[in-house]
Amino acid sequence: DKIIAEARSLVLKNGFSGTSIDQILDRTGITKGAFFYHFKTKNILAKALIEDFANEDLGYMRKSLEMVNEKYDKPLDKLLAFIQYFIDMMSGLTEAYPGCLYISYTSEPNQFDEEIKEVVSGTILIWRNTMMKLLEDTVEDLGIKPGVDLQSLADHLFIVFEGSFVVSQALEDKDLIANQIKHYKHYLEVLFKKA
Amino acid sequence: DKIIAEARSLVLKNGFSGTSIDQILDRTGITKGAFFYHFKTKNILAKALIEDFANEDLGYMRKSLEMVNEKYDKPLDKLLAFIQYFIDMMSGLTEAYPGCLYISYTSEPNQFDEEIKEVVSGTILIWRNTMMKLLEDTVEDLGIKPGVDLQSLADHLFIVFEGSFVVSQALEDKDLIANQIKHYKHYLEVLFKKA
Amino acid sequence: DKIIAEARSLVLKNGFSGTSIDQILDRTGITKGAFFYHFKTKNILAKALIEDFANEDLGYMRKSLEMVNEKYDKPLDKLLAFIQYFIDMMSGLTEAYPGCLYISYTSEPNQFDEEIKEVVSGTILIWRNTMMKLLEDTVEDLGIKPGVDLQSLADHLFIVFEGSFVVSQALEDKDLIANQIKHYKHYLEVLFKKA
Amino acid sequence: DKIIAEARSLVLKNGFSGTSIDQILDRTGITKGAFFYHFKTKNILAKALIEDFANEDLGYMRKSLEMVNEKYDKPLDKLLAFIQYFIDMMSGLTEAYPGCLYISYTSEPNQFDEEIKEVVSGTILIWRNTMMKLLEDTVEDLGIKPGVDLQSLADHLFIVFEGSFVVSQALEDKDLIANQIKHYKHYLEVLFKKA
DNA sequence: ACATGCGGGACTACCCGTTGCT
DNA sequence: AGCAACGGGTAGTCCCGCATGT
Repeated sequence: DKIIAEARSLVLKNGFSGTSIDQILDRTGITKGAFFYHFKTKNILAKALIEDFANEDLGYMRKSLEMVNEKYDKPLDKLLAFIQYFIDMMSGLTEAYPGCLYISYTSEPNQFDEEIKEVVSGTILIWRNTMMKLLEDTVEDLGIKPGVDLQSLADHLFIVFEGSFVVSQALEDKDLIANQIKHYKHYLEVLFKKA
Repeated sequence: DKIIAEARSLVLKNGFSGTSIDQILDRTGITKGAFFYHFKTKNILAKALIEDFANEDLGYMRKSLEMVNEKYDKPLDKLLAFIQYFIDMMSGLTEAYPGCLYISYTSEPNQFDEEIKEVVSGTILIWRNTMMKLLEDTVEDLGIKPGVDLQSLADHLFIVFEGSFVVSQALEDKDLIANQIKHYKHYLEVLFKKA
Repeated sequence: DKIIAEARSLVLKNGFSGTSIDQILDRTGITKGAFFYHFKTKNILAKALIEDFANEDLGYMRKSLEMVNEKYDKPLDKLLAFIQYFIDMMSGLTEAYPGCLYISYTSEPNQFDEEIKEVVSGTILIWRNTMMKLLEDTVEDLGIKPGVDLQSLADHLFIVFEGSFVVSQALEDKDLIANQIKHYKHYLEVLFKKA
Repeated sequence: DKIIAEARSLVLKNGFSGTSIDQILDRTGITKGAFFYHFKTKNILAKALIEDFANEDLGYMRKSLEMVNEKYDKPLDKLLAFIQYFIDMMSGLTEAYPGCLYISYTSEPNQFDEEIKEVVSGTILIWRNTMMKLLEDTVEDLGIKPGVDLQSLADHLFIVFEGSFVVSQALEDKDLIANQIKHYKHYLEVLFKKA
């Protein structure tokens, strides 16, 4: 949907409250009547936006998972390759990362209802669970304990993503994201290579 | 200033665009005339807000620095104690972390002029430089190279902060922040204890 | 037609301008396409509405006329029985009188074109002429002059109706209408019994 | 207030729902900001409008009362002169009666809250009580019973007013109102002169 | 004869950040 | 500092059109 694409780019630049429906109309060339036919309220658009964004986001995750499952056998290799996938993705950026809707939404939480917030938190939990599986498999396979809390270690990937998006935006430094994820990968390497 | 305090809490919940001057007036009980006497435009308030926030933020940084310089002699001890200071701070939260204005501002970048953005990026660079000094001193003192890029390692602290703020808000989990910073500390420990 | 019935009840409660086509669709369960198949514009619905209402209204009038012509011979008896018919009708109300479209339409005259207004004024004139006939027959039969203007006396019935509808609505008093018409009947009695 | 004057005339022609705030702005020449500074919502304007109208209406009533109390001693004279005052007022109209807000409001009752409706019903009750007093004084003074219900007889004046306003609007006949009130006066005369 | 999908665009009530007068 | 006003912007509704299908 063209509305969603344009709305996303506007929200990433102006925030959700800072994006008016008229701006979206200008960008897409459609009329108010058409817009409100598709989205009865601005908040219904908000939900569609975040669902679309989460879908795309989880799409990348699944693609990376499929790839590592095809190419690698050992859990540690899978884990590291899973991370490397995103390092490569973020290294290939030719322009600034467009931004992350999760940040846009959590930075004005009062504007959204529970249903929308659950899309965000639900997605984060999927990332957590995915990473947990990879980490647990690695721990089991290697027979070593990294000496740290596994769940927060699983969350750490998403945290590094989000933190990088924030700082990358603030410093207008598009290479920063990949570099930061590398640290997470390196952290995992040293944790699991101690053995 | 009471206006700034109330405005900050509103902006953290509703975003900057999502916060109207009228809301601030309601909260503070002052009149429009009085408000515009203090802040000629909403963007001047934005600047005052972020400067106040950065000041407070850097205040914590300096306080931690002073403390480690007093208490510790060895650079690695200083470095780790510096991080520990924030772990302790974030562990002591009795309620959800109120939020971070840097995130609010970077998530709607079009709303602010260069001057304001420079407050944010400037603060981040101060964090970077502070961490760089601590890391370089440690490297020099220990005579070992951690095998990673030092600047991005310096930035990593701030990234973990911001990422944690985002996810902590999204999951409504106030313990998450301290746990994530612990990983950063642990990362530094394993990097520098390899020797 | 179901559309007309639901539209009437909505207009009586919300006024014509205050009633949206969407409300009518909600009530009837039909779609926009179907609605505009029957009524090309909202004003064409307005006309159908008032014609239907006037028809029903004049139906009661004719029914009363037929009844009095069957049952009574003397003009005065006919006249008084004609009025009594409506007193009985309004006494039998189990709930508030639903309201009068003539009032709805005259209270926002700018919304309607001449054609529609003529339906209203035409109906009033039919009431006038009907009453005039009854009054003239009575005058002729009794051979007395009541000493008042006959045409305005004829109109008085309709005026009492409309005034009662207004006040009955405002005071939420459903018995008021019958009581007021009784006064009109009593007025006629004293006018014609002076002789 | 100019807003109120222009709004009244618009509401009388277009109905309340049919009157847009923009129309009022066009007429008064004031701006949107100014309008909403004075009336936070359209319904608050509605209340101000009806209160102003009721005030004016009751003003006429009081003026007539004062006059009759000054000029006349006998209750019946007072009663009849009180009515005559309005006959004279309505005879003097050089153009169509502008309309009655009570009718506008009762013809779209769903648009208004209880507070507003109570202004209308309260005013009607003041008319009732005023007329009741005049009628009771007359009955007591003359020592005769008119053989009809006094309260509905008291209400009859207001009913004739409202009915006349409706029909006068529908037939575009400005003389109709005075003529109809004359009938009410005549009715009282015959009721009380029987003695 | 009626329903559905998709729109058009002007309008509606109301809010916004701002300004000038006091 | 407060009161009144400004005027463009806000989300959302309105009546209505048109093409396609049954």
